[in-house]
Amino acid sequence: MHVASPLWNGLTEPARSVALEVLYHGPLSRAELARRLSLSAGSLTRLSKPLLDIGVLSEVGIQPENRIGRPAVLLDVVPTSRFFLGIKLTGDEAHAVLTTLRAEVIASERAPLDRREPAEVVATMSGLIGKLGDRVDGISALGVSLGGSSTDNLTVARAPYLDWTDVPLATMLTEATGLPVVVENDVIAVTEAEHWFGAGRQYERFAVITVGMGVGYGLVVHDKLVASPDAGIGLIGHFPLDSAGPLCPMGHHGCSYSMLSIPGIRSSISVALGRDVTYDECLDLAATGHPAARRIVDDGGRALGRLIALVANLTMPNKVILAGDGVRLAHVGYDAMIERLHEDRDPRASRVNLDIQAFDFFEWARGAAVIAIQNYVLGNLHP
Amino acid sequence: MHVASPLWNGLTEPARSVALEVLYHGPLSRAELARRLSLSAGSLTRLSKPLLDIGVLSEVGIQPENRIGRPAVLLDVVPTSRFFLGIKLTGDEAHAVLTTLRAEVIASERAPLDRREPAEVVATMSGLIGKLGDRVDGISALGVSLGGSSTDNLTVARAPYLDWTDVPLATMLTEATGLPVVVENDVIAVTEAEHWFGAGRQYERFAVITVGMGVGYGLVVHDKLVASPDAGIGLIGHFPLDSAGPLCPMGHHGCSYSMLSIPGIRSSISVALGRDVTYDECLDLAATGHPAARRIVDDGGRALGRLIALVANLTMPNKVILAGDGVRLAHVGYDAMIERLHEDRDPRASRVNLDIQAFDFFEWARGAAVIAIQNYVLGNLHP
DNA sequence: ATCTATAACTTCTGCTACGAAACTAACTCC
DNA sequence: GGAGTTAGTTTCGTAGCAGAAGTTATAGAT
Repeated sequence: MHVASPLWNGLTEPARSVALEVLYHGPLSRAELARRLSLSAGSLTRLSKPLLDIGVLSEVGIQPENRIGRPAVLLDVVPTSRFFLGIKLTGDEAHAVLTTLRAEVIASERAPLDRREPAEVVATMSGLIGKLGDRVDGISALGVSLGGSSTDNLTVARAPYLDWTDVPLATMLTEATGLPVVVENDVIAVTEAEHWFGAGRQYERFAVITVGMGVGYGLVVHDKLVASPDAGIGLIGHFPLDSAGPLCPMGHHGCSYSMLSIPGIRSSISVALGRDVTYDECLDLAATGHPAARRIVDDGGRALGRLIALVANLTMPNKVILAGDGVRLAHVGYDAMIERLHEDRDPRASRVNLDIQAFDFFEWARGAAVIAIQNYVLGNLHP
Repeated sequence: MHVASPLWNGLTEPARSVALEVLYHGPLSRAELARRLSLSAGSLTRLSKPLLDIGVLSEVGIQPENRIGRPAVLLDVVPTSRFFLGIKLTGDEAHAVLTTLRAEVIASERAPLDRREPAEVVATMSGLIGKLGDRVDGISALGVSLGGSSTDNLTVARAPYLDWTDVPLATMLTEATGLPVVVENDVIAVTEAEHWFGAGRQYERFAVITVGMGVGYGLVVHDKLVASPDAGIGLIGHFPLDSAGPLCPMGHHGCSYSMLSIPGIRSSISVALGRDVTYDECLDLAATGHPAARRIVDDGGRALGRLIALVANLTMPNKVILAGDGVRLAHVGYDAMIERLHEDRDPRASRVNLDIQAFDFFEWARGAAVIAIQNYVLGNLHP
């Protein structure tokens, strides 16, 4: 495993802010950067020069909308100047991606976790890291995400799916691979991916609701993630949404877990049908009009609509992003979801700008890579 | 009416940030300020000198916790160096306060609004402004708050209680009095008062729920108010809280208005008793054990508990502040409120830090004064 | 009492990074 | 081809910063 030499490390604060603005908001001309950062044109010449010299930025052509005057030369980060790895751990698999500085996925791999002992998981991850890392010249950082929480981005405080408590995962992985490593909650990682490189890019306030094995929630306000000790524990995992809904394993009636999660939907429909069905079967049945499945998926859609309305009413987001491997519920139960969303929303309030993401399982891993990218470019890594 | 000459206007950005930090966080020594603002000790000597000279700051004594070394001299703003007025308009009254730069109330007045025509209301307000303004040397700015919304802090876009649409209130008042005027939604004003000078001072994230003629909601995240076009229209005014609750005038069952507001509680109890009762009577009856009143107030308490839990779950605040002239509901219905709050909250989540404010009606007006103070010290006023 | 350690605060100096202004460059429109 | 317009460069003066050295004021040890 080749560890890349740092490139963004010697940057002064203003130089870093120029590089970040470009990373963040795509190709920009010097003149535009000067306006955005409230700097003079002269300062921008000065600041961009060394960034071009060391290869962080490059000139990528001319502004297409050719108005009058000298054409603007666009600057962009060189996405392939740095490479990052992201790994998402579930209870039984590790999903890994190799990405550029812009979080574009170059390659992906997955491996089963036969045993959950930290040392064994680290060994499996090292294998993935080796395989993906050998494809490029050097890796700048590794991000790991999982269902659970980490207070310092190094230690896994709690990971229920792996039965881990206080595992120094980052240290173990750094020892095994030599890479700088950051650990983060998976929903936060997906939220940051949307924030920096996804549907949340142009919004200074948005919410992410993930539907999958559980229900997760991430919030960005004033262009910054709302970080709270409670953020990692899934505060809305058992949110009351329908007092007539089915019982969840923790004893709530109609909570978000029982109404929306993959296990919740599967268990409701399996009970109704008297046999075990997969999640996709559930939604296929509902889509083709099977009465019980239709009813359960519509109830789920309504519960999701209410959840979205609650989030929209209380956090006033510019956008609400639905993501996660169970997001198909929002498609099949769309009409019911939208109906309830409108019912629970003040008619004078602005329309909820809803974005249902097509979700590939490696998106979770890409989120982990984004955490690595963020820590790298913000200068938080000191390997 | 004497208009005070500007004092904070010629300040450079770093000097302003020093003055703001002191206004914000009470008396501070130069050394402490240097640490907080990431400046050198030398810079702080330089920056504080002119602020002391022009009378914005003054030395107010020695740090009480005397450790070893030279004692620190505390700097504080001179609260009486500037005076501000705040006026809250309801549908039938104007409440006005005179405050210092620290938003301490010096005097208050109120006047009935016999007619709602903007010109007449402005005349009534001018009378209050004259009475209060003559008590001190000069007024720096006037803030006006009301139930309704203003997009530019000058024009009242909509004020249902006054039947106003697009009234250029600030301009009219400036013409009448010569003062710089800012207009703001009343709940936002109260939230900013808590943010700068109240229970929210030390928290970078908190929520305010006001209970009164309606139910209002303000949110501060990352030490900044969450401002949205939707913020002024009372998004949670008709929030679904209890599907078995009474009907509100807009046709919702058990929404926050019907369950929590003063008119909602009064109407429920009046119907149950077959006679018209005041709000205080309602709560007295409940407190002394009248069965119907007790039941209705407990239902209100439970609805409030659910609302607090929803806010806490979705915005993860460090503190939730209850305020407003109907806040007594939280006292009389306290047990029911807390019970439901815990039910709707994940057991692993941190305890909700709840603050029930003693609410005097002039608090609404003080909020308006705080909006004036903010605009003044942030340099947004150019009279 | 006197000395030492510590910390707040002041004064001075040199440097950095900024904006302003004058300039060059590249293009459009007439 | 000139006028107008905008992008980007170069140069220069300077505001405001940190850092160092010095001063002041205290507690605690000797």
